[in-house]
Amino acid sequence: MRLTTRGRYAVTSMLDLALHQGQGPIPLAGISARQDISLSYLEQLFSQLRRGGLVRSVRGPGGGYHLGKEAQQISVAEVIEAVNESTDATRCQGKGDCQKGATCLTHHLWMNLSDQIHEFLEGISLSDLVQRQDIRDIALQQQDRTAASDTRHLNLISDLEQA
Amino acid sequence: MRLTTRGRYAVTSMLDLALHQGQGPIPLAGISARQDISLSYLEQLFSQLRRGGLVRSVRGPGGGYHLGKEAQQISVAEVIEAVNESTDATRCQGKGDCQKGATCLTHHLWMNLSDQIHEFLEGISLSDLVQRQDIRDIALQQQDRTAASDTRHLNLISDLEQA
DNA sequence: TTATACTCGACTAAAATGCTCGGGTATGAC
DNA sequence: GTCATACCCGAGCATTTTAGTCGAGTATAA
Repeated sequence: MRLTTRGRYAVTSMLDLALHQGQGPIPLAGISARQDISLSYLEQLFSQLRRGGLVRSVRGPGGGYHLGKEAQQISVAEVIEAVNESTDATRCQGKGDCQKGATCLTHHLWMNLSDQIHEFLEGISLSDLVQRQDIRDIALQQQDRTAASDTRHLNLISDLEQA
Repeated sequence: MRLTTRGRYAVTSMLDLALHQGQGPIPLAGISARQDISLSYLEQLFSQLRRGGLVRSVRGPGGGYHLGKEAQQISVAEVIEAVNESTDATRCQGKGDCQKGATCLTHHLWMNLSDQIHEFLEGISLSDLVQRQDIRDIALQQQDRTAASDTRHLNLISDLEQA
């Protein structure tokens, strides 16, 4: 099983997209600011998400990303797999040739665990997450925070203009 | 979540130990041969397992390792944790300070996943594994294989002695 | 024409992983 | 008492993975 920052960032970004749905295309710069993920890194992730059909892109000014399908249709498992991480806990990717071509003693155990994890993440869609209160709360705080820093930014600009 | 060769080896070794229980202390050299794990690496893992109370050691010739408690009392989760891997899927080790001190959007999701994985692995004891047919089958094959290579080894020795 | 924002590939520093190596020390058998 | 067996322990190290940067594009709305 491989679950690292990469997969977590992918899910977080997709969730951010789902939360801002209906506000036209969402630019990566916004996600980067709200979720505190490097823009270049996001670009990498989204290129994979796009190839996987999970997002659609709009180029040019005013552009950004949309979800590729309905939020209910996108599971957390899909998102993680799209960025090259897997919910597989075995060492042999389920092939069973873990010990010099033979099946290792604990192969089936890890297979069971993989299924367990996969089923869990498969069963959660982006729309499920959007509806959760804990997530709505955090999303609101993030909006406040980035709005405040936008204000500071504007103040800074006007300060500079006055000087 | 961190589940790598290290944790898998630890569980496999403990299971090997459980399968050979009652045959006196089991030397690491045997586990190394049957499970195809480097001896030095096993020594490292067992020093952690011993500190965790999961095994007891007997030094000197004829020595080896015993299980530290009943096979029913040892869960897979415990074994993995003893060798410094965790079933935690969050980035902040559950502290919730994932995003510059604040809680990140998906923190609760990863907490839920961690719980899920932990519960699953906690619920499986070594004796559960020993009773599984798939594992008994593989264990038998492993015995045949190492017995055969012992024979080859002995043949090789007698060949050498004759020369 | 210009600024915005996606696209793409190469590169890299740092960390983790899966080991090896070289020394120990305890102890049973001879 | 010496020898071989096995446990004990820390340092070191090559490889891989991770998380990211950088730079040079391309499409397009204003």
